[in-house]
Amino acid sequence: MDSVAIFWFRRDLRLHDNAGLYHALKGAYPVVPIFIFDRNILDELDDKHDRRVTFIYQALEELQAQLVKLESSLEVYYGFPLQVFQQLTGKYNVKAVFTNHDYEPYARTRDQQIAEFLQNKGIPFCTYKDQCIFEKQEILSNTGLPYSVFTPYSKKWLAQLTPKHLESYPTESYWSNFYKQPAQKIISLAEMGFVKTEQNFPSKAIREDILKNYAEKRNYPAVEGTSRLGVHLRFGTVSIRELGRKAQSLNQTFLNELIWRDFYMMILWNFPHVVSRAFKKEYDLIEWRNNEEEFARWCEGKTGYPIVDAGMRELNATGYMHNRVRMIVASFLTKHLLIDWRWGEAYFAKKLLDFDLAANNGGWQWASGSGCDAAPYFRIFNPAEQTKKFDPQLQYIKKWVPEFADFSYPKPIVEHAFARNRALETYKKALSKKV
DNA sequence: TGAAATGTTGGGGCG
DNA sequence: ACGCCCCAACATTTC
Repeated sequence: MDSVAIFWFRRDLRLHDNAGLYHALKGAYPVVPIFIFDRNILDELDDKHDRRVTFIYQALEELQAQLVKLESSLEVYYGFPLQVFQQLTGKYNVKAVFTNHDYEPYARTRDQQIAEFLQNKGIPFCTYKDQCIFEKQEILSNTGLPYSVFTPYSKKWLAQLTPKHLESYPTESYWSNFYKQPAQKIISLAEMGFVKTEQNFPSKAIREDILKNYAEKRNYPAVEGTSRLGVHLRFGTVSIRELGRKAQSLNQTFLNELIWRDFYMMILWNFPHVVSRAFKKEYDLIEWRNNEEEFARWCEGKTGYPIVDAGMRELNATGYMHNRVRMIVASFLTKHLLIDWRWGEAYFAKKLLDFDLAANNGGWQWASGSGCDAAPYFRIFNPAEQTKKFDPQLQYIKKWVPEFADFSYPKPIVEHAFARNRALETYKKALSKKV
């Protein structure tokens, strides 16, 4: 049996500037790169046309093409991680396993289990920060506690940032240390019960022209003003350090968005209860209406509010929704319809190509008012005002709701002023209760 | 990263 | 010339 180190790809699907991979390749043993299609995750996906599975699959094919040029190969497994590692320790004399940190609750449990399994065999499990710039408790307030308000967090973040934090890991200098073997066949999507989706994915090119004008253009859904890099940050096909360097030199507002990303990952790590409950517990007392028929209309984009419907239809058709519109539809669901933010969160989780638990949960709790540093509950978006400000020519609406112009367009699901007052009363009632 | 309600100001029409 | 009223525009407060 060959003595090797394993590098386990998860949300870091690239060979360049990869922290865990760098440390693996610098070690004493040839590195076998692996990926596991984790059935604990895949078995929960009910849409066999899930775009994300196709995205990952294509990223793996790219990795494989690069590795084959290096006379190495990716090994792709389909199954349960613990069983895969049992298999691997039988196939190789595994000297160490390297991987990058993942901060989601399921991933933490999984990695804990794998670490224990390896420890019993005397195999070190070495893990690294790779998907954010500051993680866990690297940014703490002066009282030594994690922040729960963004602005002071971001000040500390910027104060602590040095060029070193944004330096790339020069993995390419060590690529010759991959384990040499013939190209291994990758299991097909069909064998895993999935269907390849046809739609093209956003390019992973970092568009400097867009970043430069990000602050002025990011709020207009009809304008190409956002990076569209969310999915690449989610699966690690773009390096956060490389993007951080560009953001720093090109646009402070865009850099701020990267800080929000770190912020919500930090919140998820330190306050994992946010996954199932409100960050502020008094918000769990809100008496949601949770009308299923209204929820279905929101999902389908048939609320009779064109800006809301346009957003939901963009999401359903493409797996993407412009961020300004995400805020509008989230405010509408939680405030106008008084439907539990978790319902909306779950729907986004199912549909968004760039879905990230920390960011999605943070965004929904922000919109519903229940989150750390959230919008105050009385801040209720008026869909008509938002349209006037951010889609004044109705270009975005016309693109996604073409029937808007004619008489067939449905009446609003609920009248705005009535819904606003109802939301204010419902929230006030819950928040006045003693917790 | 809100919107509505309420308050204040000042220009202009008019007797 | 002056006071009064109207109301748009802006500012502040409230939800």
